[in-house]
Amino acid sequence: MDSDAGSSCSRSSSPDIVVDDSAGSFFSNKMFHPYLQDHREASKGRMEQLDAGGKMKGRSELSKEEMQDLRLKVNSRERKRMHDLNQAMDGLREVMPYAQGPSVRKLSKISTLLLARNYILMLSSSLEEMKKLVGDVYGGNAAVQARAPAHPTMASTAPATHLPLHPLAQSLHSLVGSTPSPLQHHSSPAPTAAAPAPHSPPHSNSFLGFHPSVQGLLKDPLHVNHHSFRHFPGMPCPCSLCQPLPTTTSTLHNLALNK
DNA sequence: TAGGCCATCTGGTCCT
DNA sequence: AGGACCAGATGGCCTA
Repeated sequence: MDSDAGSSCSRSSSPDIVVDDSAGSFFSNKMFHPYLQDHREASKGRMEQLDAGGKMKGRSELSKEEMQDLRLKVNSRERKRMHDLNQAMDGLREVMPYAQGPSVRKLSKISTLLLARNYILMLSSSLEEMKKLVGDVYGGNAAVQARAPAHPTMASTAPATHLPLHPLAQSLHSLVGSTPSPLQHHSSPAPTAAAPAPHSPPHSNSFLGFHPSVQGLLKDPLHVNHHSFRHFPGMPCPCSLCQPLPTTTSTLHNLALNK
């Protein structure tokens, strides 16, 4: 159920069974019966001790059946809570720039959270870059034209009647307009540097302030699943290995590095 | 087989 | 009092 159901992962430790709150559900009474028996024996002992102490008087007045029902209800609520949490985690996975499909292993929870964090940081820095560019375009065209040669894509191909495409805008176009091709993550030499994709701006990574962080290679849990990352043409990989490094300050980079 | 990841149970704590 | 939240314990599944 939860996050595992419907995914490619074949693990079955979490059976996809609708659990009602009744004490006699299949899930609680049959599937984990031996397990529950063991734990109930242990907890019964603890509860009886509490009864002897007189502190849990209210609960000690409950019969064993009522205690079991209460325990099952609590367990069911906790299960539902965790399922909701996993659903939210799946929702987060769905909006991440990460390969999704039956042949791709699902991101772990910790990886999902770290990737989401880095992705947000990346988007934030990209937004700032975009804001700067918009300010340049509408606030000082001459200055932009003077700086244009710094960006080959702008200098070479931009028609006079059209605003030059920001490299990030091109990246977004390529992201939206073409089917993302799953590229081997980190296993092949940086595609943007060695052989730029046709629709990706040259050196877009350096433009956006992205750089590969070798330091995080061994430590970062994200790269436990390094086979599964997908690079979008022209888009920097949002994983923590390729996390954003703002050109002006390294604080963002440090934030991304340190949890 | 060890390690990673996960689901579940459980008791404690806090909040309404 | 009941429910939500949390962390520890436990055991199953999967992969290198």
